[in-house]
Amino acid sequence: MSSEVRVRFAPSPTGYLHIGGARTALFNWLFARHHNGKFVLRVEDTDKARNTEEAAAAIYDGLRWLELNWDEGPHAGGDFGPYFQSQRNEIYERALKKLRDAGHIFEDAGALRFRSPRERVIVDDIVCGKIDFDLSNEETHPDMTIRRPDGSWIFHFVNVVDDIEMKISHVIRGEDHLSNTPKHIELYRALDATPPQFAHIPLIMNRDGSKMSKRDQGASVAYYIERGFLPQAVRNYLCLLGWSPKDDREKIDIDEIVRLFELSKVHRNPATFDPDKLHWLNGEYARELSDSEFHERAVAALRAAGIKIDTYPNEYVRAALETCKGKINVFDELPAYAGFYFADEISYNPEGVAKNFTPENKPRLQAVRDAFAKIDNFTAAEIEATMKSVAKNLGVKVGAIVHPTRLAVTGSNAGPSLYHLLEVLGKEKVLARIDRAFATF
RNA sequence: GCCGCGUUCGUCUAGUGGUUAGGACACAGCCCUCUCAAGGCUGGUGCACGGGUUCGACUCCCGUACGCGGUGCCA
Repeated sequence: MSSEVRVRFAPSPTGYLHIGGARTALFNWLFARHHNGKFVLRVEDTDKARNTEEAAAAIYDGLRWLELNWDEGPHAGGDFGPYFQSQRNEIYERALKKLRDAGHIFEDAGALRFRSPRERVIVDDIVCGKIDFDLSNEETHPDMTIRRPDGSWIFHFVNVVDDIEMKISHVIRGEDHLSNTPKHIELYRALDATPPQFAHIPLIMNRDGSKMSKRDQGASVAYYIERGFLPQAVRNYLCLLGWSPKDDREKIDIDEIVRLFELSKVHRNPATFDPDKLHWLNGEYARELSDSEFHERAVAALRAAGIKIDTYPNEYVRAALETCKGKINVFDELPAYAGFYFADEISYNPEGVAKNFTPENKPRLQAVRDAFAKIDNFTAAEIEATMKSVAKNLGVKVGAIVHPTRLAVTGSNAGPSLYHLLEVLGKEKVLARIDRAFATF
């Protein structure tokens, strides 16, 4: 039946996938999945046919990372290809001929223009509602160019032709296209085609209210991949920008979102991207990772940071990383958090030094060291019992010896559970590090 | 300039005529605790403004302001 839902994401291959584009793709994908329709990827490379594959790679990578798999398009095939505009010239020529034969085209300075019928056009948008555009004034709505003198095509034209040819039922795109839509509708009509349903989704803004642009940190999906965000978290967060499950849930399974998603519930107003909330949500997902999933990502993050974990025994690495699970939100925090496990030389946090490497603490740390030296079975349980008894003998709270010990061994004020971290490090290293710390105060 | 869209805590949002305007992130404090997280509790901040309509407006209508977008061969 012709009522099949077919949507498309039609990026320009610029060498990176914008986070707003990713969300547009996501909403298209959600809509397609919700309606058991098809999600098409089409590369709009009218201008730069040369390095298309290379420049499109970032788009593929981003979409795949977010698990927004396309049913038709590059590498997926389909009955409506080719899916690169640079390879669809004949189709555009045919459409142009049709317009020309019907008298819609005129030449101007070598370029071809489409003569507007000069009418009122009502855009019935699923998100924005019915909008009345008056295109009757040529001054304010000039006839659009569809082909440059050099023969290259203008976006508005090829975009419409492709959507017709590919039988796109719903055009879901950024709100920046809303004002262009009536012109597109004129083209559909001139081409004897029924316009698709339109849904213009709000743009994503920066904190300062400006449109997120290429230069802004975090504007590219690659940024999240590189920093070790979890795709399911980024995807979940993106869903929450302009759409809501309408209950108090923030963390929602993608299958549940597919089930609930409706375009008519998408907001009309732009949303500000909030890195803090994404950071939190990523932590929510990170905390529920299985041990092996956590381990895998942690290893990748440490390697990416140049930490030589491969020189350490597997069991050591595994035990070390287990003490970090649940403690970090994003994996790029891990090198700083767990680096002390994999370094011979550690540097001490200056604030911590001022606070903990005090004359008063020196004999306390010495007491800890002496007690540790006597432990045969250097396990977290033994270590904890030992530290508690040392504290008791010293007449101080256990915290008073915990802090200097942590600093001496890890260089930091914060980190994994001290008792467990000491066990992982092992008695030898622990004693050596404490001894070395004495040299600094 | 013209056209279009938008406006609930700092941010994301719930809310469609009568609510103590709810939740989340962030922030502050407290509890828990070997630190940090996590978790629990508490707190502050919000319906852009002005007119209507109505017994009654965050909610409907009209203006204003502000923001964003489009527009003359970028996608």
